[in-house]
Amino acid sequence: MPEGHTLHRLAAAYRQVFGGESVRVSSPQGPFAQAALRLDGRPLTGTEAHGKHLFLGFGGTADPASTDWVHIHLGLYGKVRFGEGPAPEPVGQIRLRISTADDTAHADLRGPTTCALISDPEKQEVHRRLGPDPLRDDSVPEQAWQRVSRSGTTVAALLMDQKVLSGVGNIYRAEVLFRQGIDPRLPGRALTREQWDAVWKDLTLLMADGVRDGWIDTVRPEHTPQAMGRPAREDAHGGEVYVYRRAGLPCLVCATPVSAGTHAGRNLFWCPACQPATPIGSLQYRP
DNA sequence: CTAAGATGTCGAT
DNA sequence: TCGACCTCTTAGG
Repeated sequence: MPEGHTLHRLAAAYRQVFGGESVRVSSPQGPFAQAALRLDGRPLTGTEAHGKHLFLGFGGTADPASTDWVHIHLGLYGKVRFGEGPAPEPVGQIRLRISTADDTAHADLRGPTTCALISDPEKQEVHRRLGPDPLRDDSVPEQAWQRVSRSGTTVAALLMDQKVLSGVGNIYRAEVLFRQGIDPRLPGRALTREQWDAVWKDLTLLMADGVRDGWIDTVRPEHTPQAMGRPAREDAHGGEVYVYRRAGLPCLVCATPVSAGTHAGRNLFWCPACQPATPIGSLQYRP
């Protein structure tokens, strides 16, 4: 489930399990073997997430100012699995395996889009091209607003553009636009400042919940299965959602069938009744 | 059992 | 706009 909350959760997990310790690093069958050799035996001194990017920092070199970073992006399929005790014989492809020196814990990374050894300046470059992340304390949401408010691109596409803001994926996009009653096909410049501020604030809350819980849950208390007396969702995502992958099913709020379509190559879901197009402002009105 | 599709991104066209 | 990437889950036979 790699939207931003997953990576922040992983950063915390790597820190908790391996932080500060000298660790064993290997790449059992992958193209990362050479890099793993360079990191093996060194301490994991920092872990960090920005959007959907994860950084694992390794110190312990002669020059304390130079940290080597492993830059990880899970893409659509990537997974990290933590386990207790010694790591088992690899089954299938494992790109990166980290174990404690005493074999009490291990973590296996599989199927990432990116797993690369980078320098600190290279890491800074990655940060530079990512927009503010609702889960990071150092984010400046104004930077996202500057782009959104000047753009003719749909708000649906803008929310997924990691240069505009980072960490939002297809589920959070669909859900936050539903919760704020915004038609996903509106251009960014049609949003009011108040709408954007509400979207940003809602993302910070929803994504923080995602980090805490490990799944995406976006329905308000009054719309939970218990509150509505409806069956709980039965799929692997775990959480309850309003519109994501609910095409044709009745909206939980107004019972209108949820709309679905493909937008810029990704599935898009929305309620046509709860997310009406914003009334056209006087400046844009053409009689 | 097999097939299709998915939470993402890049590069070719 | 489309295929590639390459893992896992789910739907279907």
